[in-house]
Amino acid sequence: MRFVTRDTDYALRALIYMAKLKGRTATVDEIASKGKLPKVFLRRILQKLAGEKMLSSRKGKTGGFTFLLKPGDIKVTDIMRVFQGDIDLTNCLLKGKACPNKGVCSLRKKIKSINSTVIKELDKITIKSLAG
Amino acid sequence: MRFVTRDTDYALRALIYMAKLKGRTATVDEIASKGKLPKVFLRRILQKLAGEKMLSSRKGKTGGFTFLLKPGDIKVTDIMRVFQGDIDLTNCLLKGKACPNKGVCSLRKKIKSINSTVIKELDKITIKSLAG
DNA sequence: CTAAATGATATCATCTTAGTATCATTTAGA
DNA sequence: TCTAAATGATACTAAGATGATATCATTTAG
Repeated sequence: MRFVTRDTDYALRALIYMAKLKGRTATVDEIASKGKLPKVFLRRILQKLAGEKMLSSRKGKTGGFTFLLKPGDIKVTDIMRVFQGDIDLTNCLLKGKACPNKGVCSLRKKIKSINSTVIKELDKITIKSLAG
Repeated sequence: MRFVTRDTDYALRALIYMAKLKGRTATVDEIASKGKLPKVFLRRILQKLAGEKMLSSRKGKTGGFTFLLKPGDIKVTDIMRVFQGDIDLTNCLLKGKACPNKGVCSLRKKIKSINSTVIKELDKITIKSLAG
């Protein structure tokens, strides 16, 4: 069970590192070597976050990445959604079709409520709180 | 995110069906056709459950599967563990090694507590309760 | 003896994941 | 103006997980 994928994990590590720089721009190279993350992979991750308007990026010499949103405004769930899609523990196999099995459906309802709880808890956690 | 895999899902559907038979033995063929589950696949699943001593199996004519444990004693988490292993939302990438990132570790702690909650909730659900 | 059932595997196709490689573009500064 | 250093954008690969099928062996009732 992969609740947090590698992308998300790397992204969080990178963002936590960056949050400690107080606005200073950092290059992929710096973040990768300091955080012991695979460079090329990390690069794609940061590019993605830039595309999502969470980070701003700058090309060329003196380029790099920095926050566009405030670390306190970026939730763990935001990052998970970027790299893993919606957080949904209830992946019913019969999407759309009527379920022939009320038992399974009642289980699904239960898991749905568990899912809400999980999201509510994760929503409380921001990059800032993890970096602090 | 696959919280419940197909094996688990099929197993639950099959067990729910069987729980309604009040002790009667059922063949793979019957369960598969009534539950609209892929036959050969389902067979392996039931064999697994027999290996886990949840079901008893009988070969030959008049053979089939029936419960060894009571449906009320089989929890959803038991089935998940058989097919998916331990329920663990916290899959830290640095198992064993010391984590260089206190932030991520604190997140991990949080997820660990969420995990306990999830398990506690799922532990309340048995095959019997789903079949009822 | 035989048909019907499970036991045990081997195999396969597809998808996801993790990661690499490469070329294009931008930028600062010598 | 040229170049090194940085991101942008993709294409690609390898490995593993997942979902499913196929096959042969064994058991059992009649």
